[in-house]
Amino acid sequence: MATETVENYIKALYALCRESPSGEAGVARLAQELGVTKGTATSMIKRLSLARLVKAEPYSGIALTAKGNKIALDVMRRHRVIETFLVRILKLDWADVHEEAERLEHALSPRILDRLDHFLGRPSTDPHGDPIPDAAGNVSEARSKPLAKCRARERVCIVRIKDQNRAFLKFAADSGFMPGVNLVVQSVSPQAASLIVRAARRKPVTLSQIAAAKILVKVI
Amino acid sequence: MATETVENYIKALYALCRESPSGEAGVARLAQELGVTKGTATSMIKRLSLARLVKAEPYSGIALTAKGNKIALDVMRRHRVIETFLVRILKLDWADVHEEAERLEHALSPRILDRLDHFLGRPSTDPHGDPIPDAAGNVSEARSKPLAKCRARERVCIVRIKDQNRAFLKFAADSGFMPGVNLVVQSVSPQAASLIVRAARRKPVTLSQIAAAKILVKVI
DNA sequence: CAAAAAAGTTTGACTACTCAAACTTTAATT
DNA sequence: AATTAAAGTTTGAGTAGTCAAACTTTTTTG
Ligand SMILES: [Mn+2]
Ligand SMILES: [Mn+2]
Ligand SMILES: [Mn+2]
Ligand SMILES: [Mn+2]
Repeated sequence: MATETVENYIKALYALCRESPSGEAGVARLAQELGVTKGTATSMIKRLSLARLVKAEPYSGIALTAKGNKIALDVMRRHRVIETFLVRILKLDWADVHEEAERLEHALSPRILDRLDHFLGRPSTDPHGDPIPDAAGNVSEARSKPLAKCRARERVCIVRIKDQNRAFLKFAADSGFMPGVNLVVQSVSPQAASLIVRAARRKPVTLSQIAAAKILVKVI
Repeated sequence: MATETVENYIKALYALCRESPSGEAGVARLAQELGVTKGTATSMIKRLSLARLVKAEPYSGIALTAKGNKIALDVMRRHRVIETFLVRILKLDWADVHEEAERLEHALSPRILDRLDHFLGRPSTDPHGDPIPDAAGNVSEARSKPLAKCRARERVCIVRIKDQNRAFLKFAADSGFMPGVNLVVQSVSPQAASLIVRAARRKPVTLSQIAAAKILVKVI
């Protein structure tokens, strides 16, 4: 079994590889993500490489192996099932569950994970709309586009919030932006790099393109 | 926050102090309980002593300080609330939950613990009848006596099984011995150091005094 | 392209935890 | 009381994870 630290590194690497166009992660960002020094991250990469969880050459990019990928998906599955449980059953705040799940994800046995997943009715997404990989590691991401790419007068439905930051999630919830909520794009201002959207029975909200890029929607 | 290892040592020390007539624990038993060598246990005791969690003189007994006691009760609370959740909600096997809780108990934040406890209706005992300390650390142990001390023809109710061992719990459950179950002591044989008891709608079972000592009952 | 900045690596040191094996002290037996 | 067994301690070594700081390589930019 991978240690808690290793699981955190692997999960961070997975996310970094996803969001990088080259599909490879770098030591600096990895270290930043995990709150450690670059030297620490380098030595961990060396160990992960030795354990065949990542492929990495000195001074070049880092990529997960199939083995590493499997671990990443498994940790993400645990993380998201826990978040779902915390919100749906224990009624914890939507904005807080990420940090709580960050610790719990390492303590869940396969048996408990499956029971929990079954108890929740095999959910396909977590409370933020993030897809939950199934037990075999298959992820089915719903088709969607960033709210930032929408045109004026478009009517859309929020499917996912791509930011785990508590402050942003708090803001999103306060503004009524949660998965399943319908929005109307009132206007788009390319010059100001912002757009105005409105949820049902809500005041219009102005969002920067940066914020709007974190909100994934589907057209309705 | 105390580390996972420290929490396990403290919890083991609590149990050992309880069951020792002197109220003090020894290094040899502690090491055995945790599956480490005596040397490892000795060095940990030195560290716990430095952190004021135990009081210990070289070559003499070990006792928890008030601070150590508080940690022990807190870990036990987490452990038992989790066990209750696993049995009542996730329907895990009564005999398996102890080992599962052993890992989870270290990953539960105060917030989640309280939510879980609330969700379960503030249970006062876990599935094995072990009392659950409240948030302030108060434990209310129900009056009881070991089944081994019962006389022939006594009618009693099981309140607690004092053994976490999976094989024993499996045997107990198979024989119908669980908290809340009523028993009739059919006969007692001091020579054979055994007794025969019967639960409702069950065949009589012969128990050695050693096994019967692990089953706490109250007279009805 | 040369200088500066950023990214990545190495080294030496530290904490937490562990073991094996030698050793010392205390307790139990003969 | 002397011997032996059990309990407890010490030492030396090893793994996992971390930092600070010096260093090297790559990338960016004037
Ligand atoms: Mn984590
Ligand atoms: Mn999430
Ligand atoms: Mn434990
Ligand atoms: Mn229990």
